[in-house]
Amino acid sequence: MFRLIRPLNSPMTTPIVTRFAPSPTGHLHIGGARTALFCWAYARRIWAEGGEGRFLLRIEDTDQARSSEDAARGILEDLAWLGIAWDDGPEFGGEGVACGGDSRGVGPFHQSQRRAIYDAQFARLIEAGLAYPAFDTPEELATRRKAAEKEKRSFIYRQPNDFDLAAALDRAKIEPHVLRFKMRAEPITVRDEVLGEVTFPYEELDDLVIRKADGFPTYHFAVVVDDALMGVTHVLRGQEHLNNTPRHIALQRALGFETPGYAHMPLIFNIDGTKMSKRDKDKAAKKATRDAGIESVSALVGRFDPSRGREHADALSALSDDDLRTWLKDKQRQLGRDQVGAIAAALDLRLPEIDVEDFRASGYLPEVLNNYLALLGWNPGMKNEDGTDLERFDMDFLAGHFSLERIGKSNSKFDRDKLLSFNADTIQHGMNDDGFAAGWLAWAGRFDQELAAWAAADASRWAFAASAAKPRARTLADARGAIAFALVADDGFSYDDKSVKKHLLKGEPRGIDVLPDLQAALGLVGDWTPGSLEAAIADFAESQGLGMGQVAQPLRVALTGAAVSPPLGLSLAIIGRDATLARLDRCVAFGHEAS
RNA sequence: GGCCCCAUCGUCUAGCCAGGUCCAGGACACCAGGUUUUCAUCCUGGUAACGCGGGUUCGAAUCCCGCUGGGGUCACCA
Repeated sequence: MFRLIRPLNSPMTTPIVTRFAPSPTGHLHIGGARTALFCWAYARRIWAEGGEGRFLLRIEDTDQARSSEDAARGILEDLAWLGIAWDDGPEFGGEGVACGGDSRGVGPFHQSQRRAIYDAQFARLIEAGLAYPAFDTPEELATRRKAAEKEKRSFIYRQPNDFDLAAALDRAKIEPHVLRFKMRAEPITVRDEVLGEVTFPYEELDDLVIRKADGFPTYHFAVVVDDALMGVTHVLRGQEHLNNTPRHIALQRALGFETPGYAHMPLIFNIDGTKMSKRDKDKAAKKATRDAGIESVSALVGRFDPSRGREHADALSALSDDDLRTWLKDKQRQLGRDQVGAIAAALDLRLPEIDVEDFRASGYLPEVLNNYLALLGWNPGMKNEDGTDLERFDMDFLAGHFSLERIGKSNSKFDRDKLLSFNADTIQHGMNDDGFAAGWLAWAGRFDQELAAWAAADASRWAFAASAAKPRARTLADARGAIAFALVADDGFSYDDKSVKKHLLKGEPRGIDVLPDLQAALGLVGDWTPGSLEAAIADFAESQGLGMGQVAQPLRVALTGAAVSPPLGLSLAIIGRDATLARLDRCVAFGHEAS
């Protein structure tokens, strides 16, 4: 246990520090979010035990070609939105939180700003004879790798026997080169909190590159130096890093650093077993476009509702028909994020969510995402009072109960159905109407401008819309569906055939014949609120000697075009008095034509 | 292919470390009923798993070995 290494109850001990270290090459991947969540939870858990735990965020931007400041900012936002706040790291304010800072003086937290630190460590290694320049070209190395593959063995780079360090150092002054670490001839055992002890033979550990030709450290070097200098005591990361760990340990030993505790977590895959990749979205869009038989940009643009989709059309404007055809043919080729989004909108396609931002746009709640993510690879192992397993919990619970020993060893598949079920349950049963109304509105402001505009046009109806949508919404995005009837013009919807036949033209009396009197009754309602309206409709049914169904269903058809809507009082309140009466007029006229 | 990791219902998992109370429990999904003016909820019930083969033991989902299967990794990416 870690506690043996660093007693928590001893005063003035250095804190337990976990870190999340994304490379800013895109949005925060859902798998990365889980890693961050576990790191956060572990640090928080330390407090519950009376120690000091800190969660540190570091930006690994040593890949000059692929890193961007925008991406870094986006990742910070995603983490903040999830409520995964970091103690040490880039300062950030937004999403209702403020986090980051450098109270321990271990920054900066962008690796690109730590060149001098790495250089000093490189010098130590060279001086100790543990690092040496290498001049092999990428082509040479590729050739040797291929040869190794042919002989069915691992390719291992070793310093040549006749290597002359002094000469190489001289040559390095004028020739491009990389710096390699001289691996000691011994096996290395990783003590992992999840997997136990894993030993790697020396024969599998080669002299890895620690400084690239551009002078930047490689990931392996930077991570070891930064973790040590930032006081990181526990490294929680994905299992894909297990094979890197012995190299990191070798580096730590050479540099005289302590080896932190390690916990390698199982990986997350799609339900079909494939990797959850950003490419999934592109793939889905490509397949849908092909299936729809679309071969031109104009065919796509033509599918947008003219009143909406302006932004999407703009996103596609940069795309030529040739581009589109090339993309369709070439499996490897990918379109931009906005373009893929536009195509999905045109084809009414739901793209698979991969990044945290995707889930946010789809209307998932951050606390639900955290809850579901925590269950992927970890389990509290506790029961509810009714004997069912405890699996619904919040961040406070995680902060109080998370433990490394309950992290599973096997990979898991991301089950969107279960996440959706959790999300729906939280919206429908875990939020009050006001909270939902506010959250939904904030979401719409960012992801559904049209809905936000509708809300702003008459603020008084938003509360009704929210209380109608909440019990029917599985996500904030599909909440719109429950009140979509109110978003269209009074003459902007058509009547569903089946509903018309069943509820307007059949029965005794026929629905269509009930509506005029009902309209008159509604016209007399002074207080246009759900309660009064509901009562007025019930009174009307009773006075006419009709069952509720004989009144309610024709009315629904008249107001929405079909027989499905939220409770009538709410529906009418959302639609409004004028529109309600107008829609009844239109329906009666339509009904007479149809009969 | 080399090296490394893993293996309970379709999926996430509890149970495994301290073998019997497990002909394996929960959740999601699915199926069948029921409540409800529609929809959505909600309630009840059901189908469904210890990968295979050897050991150890009175007894194995639980311990050991092999096989099979899945995954990771083999970059001047992180």
